[in-house]
Amino acid sequence: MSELNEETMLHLDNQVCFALYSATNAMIRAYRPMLKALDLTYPQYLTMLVFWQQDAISVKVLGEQLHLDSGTLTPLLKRLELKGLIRRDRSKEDERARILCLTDAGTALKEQAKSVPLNMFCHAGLPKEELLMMKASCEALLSNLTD
Amino acid sequence: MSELNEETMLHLDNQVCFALYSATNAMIRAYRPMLKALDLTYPQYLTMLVFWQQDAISVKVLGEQLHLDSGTLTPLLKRLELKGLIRRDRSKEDERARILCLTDAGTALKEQAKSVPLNMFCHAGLPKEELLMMKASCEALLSNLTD
DNA sequence: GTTAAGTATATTGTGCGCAAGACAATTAAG
DNA sequence: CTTAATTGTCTTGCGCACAATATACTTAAC
Repeated sequence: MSELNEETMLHLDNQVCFALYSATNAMIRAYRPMLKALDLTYPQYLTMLVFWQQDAISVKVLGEQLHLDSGTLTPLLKRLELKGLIRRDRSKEDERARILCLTDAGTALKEQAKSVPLNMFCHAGLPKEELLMMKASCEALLSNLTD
Repeated sequence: MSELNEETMLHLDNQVCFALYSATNAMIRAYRPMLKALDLTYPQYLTMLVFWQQDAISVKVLGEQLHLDSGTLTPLLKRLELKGLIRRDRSKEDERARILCLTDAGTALKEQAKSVPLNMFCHAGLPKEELLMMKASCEALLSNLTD
């Protein structure tokens, strides 16, 4: 990439995006066995993280936090409901809006999830400073791509 | 993350993995309109990058390059075949193996694809040095997670 | 009150991403 | 040659991710 040659840039090994894509796939693969103990997929785990942080929110607010739309979230939320982790009530003020909130089982699951982040940090095997830089770059990229 | 507190680490805003995941989703979203002109999805585009680089390979070799398995690749390759971009022949030496190779249309598509990487680089809006560091970190992470 | 515009959620259809398992071809062992 | 183990591909089933569309509700304008 030191030269912006079109031929060279088409090479897989020179593509940042491919590295990002492959690392993300590998990361989700690495979470799988850990989250299997909680009977959660990675997007379901992210959703639970939001609820543990702020309960009783709408699909819209949840989607803003996760950068996902309702087409993705609605079936995911139905599965979480089926597992007995959340309820999907209707808002009294606005009958269109769902109010998503944790059940006791959903709240209780947080205890079991507490060990996951540190466990993942160990698997990653990168120095904390490098991870923090990576996080900052990803957030900058996300911001640039979404405006 | 300066403290390895379990409560703090469960917070979405402190998770490198979520940043990685969101950035990758946004990146694939950003490719979509660009690749629509080529009638390719992002994983299909990656597959074509491999073929433009080394033609006449098996599903196994392709999977090693892309870090994807045959359950993902077989239907994707059928769609590329249906579009007339590749052929899926059988090997003479080993009847189990497919030999995937570009058609003339597949080869020709490379010209149209040449502008994509630079276009994406502009959208990303990050300095080259930062992207190179990000790429290196992603590759290190992938390597650590796959051994 | 009717109409029009905007908003929140749900539905449908396509294409990954992967686990699990099936199957046929190849190779190794006896 | 026969059996057993391995290998390469395919199939099935599930769960995202998202575009496009539908539906129902709310608000504002008249």
